[in-house]
Amino acid sequence: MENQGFPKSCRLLDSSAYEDVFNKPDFRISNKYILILGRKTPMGSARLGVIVSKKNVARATARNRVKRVIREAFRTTKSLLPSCDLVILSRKGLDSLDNEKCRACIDELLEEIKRKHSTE
RNA sequence: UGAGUUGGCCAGGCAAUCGCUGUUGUUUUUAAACAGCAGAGGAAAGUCCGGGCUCCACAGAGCACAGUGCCAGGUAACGCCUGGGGGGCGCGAGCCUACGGAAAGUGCAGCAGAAAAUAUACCGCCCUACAUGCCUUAACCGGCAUGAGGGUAAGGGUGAAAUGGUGCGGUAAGAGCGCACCGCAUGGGUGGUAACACGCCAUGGCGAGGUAAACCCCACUGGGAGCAAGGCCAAAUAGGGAUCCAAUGGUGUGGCUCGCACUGGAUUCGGGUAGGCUGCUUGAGCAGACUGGUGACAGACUGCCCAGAUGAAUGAUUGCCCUCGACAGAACCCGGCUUAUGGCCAACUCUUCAU
RNA sequence: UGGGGUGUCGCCAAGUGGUAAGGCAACGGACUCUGACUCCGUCAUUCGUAGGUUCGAAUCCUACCACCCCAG
Repeated sequence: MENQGFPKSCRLLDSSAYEDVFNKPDFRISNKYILILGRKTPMGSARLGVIVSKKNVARATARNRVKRVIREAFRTTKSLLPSCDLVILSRKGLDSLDNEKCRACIDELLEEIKRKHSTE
């Protein structure tokens, strides 16, 4: 169980990294509550950026909770993912789910990424 | 038992595994690894007040503007807190209270009502050796009605509000016109630091209505902007062309004037741009017991260091226990206020029943 | 995080202490064979919420709620 860490090298650190993903996404996957943009990178492990807007999740405690759940889901499945930059955006109503459902919701999408990658 | 008032306390705990941030130590490839320690709140919230800090002048003067407004104290300061006074609410414990000035001036009061701030008089009441008519009488006298002139403010009705209240005397009818009691005002006395209080004394028949969260007057307070402040480093604002205006001018973040500091300014052509570090946590700090004070609080002593992120850190899973865990997440920092919210404890009040 | 602003009928709105204008929409009626146009009428238990000041508050004061804008 190495590779379960979540150091800074596995995060998107400045706005230019986010810009790249937004401008030229190689794939996008979504369901009712979450949208994932992804861009393939040549080397290293996957990197994550999270955007949870005040408009979609109004209260600060709920925003923090959602972000933690997303990071946790990414951290535990990171080693199985291809090397790419991901930006996970929340949609309206995400805060109405409890932690378990929210986790399931994200895992579903990450599974899809894994499947797509393995078929290529 | 039920209902309520006030004050205080806590904010699930423990263990294991995997992760995040800071810091200390060790190792080395100077960026990581390992180990230890620390890691959101009572409201972190709303941004409603007050400060610290930073720049503008070292924050100055006058006007304007804004705020505060019973008294005394506390505090760095406050619109906060404590104690007290007046008024109001509640059976009570208690709670609420923008609570200075209306004889400095200006304004406002719809509808209703006679009249809305000037004192007057609609329905009334009363008087007249005034006029007319009628009744009565032999006639005068007398009575009634209407009008005229006058005296009244008792009663009626309107309104949120109508020029002290009740009683007795008095009168043509009435009226603080007089008296008693109550209320009010002024001056004094006593108590209290004071606000104010008084079953104290004297004087005044009572003249001055309401509204200042209307303008205003009085007293006190306030310069402006805000960490996206500001500072440092690298780079850059360079240099140049054209036009216009002007040295009692222009700029300096606030409304005006002064003062102070700096200094030509505006438009346009073309050219260039990149961020990082710091501020950033030791402070009106926290804990303990002591002293002074009714209390807010203050003083001295001992001990402690207790988040500092910056695409933004506290989570996930499992086990055990209990009452099965509400509101909610720091972004420069403090003191308050307000709002959201789960539970526990203590004191007190009312009520039901029992003794 | 800081600074500023706005809430009045379904929509746009006037009102700055004394019965809350107006337009669009909606509804009912008239005109028409039927529609459109036009004409007439109806529509605010209360001005975002809760307290207070006042005889009286959309308006003045205080607290809160919601929404919008600006600053990298």
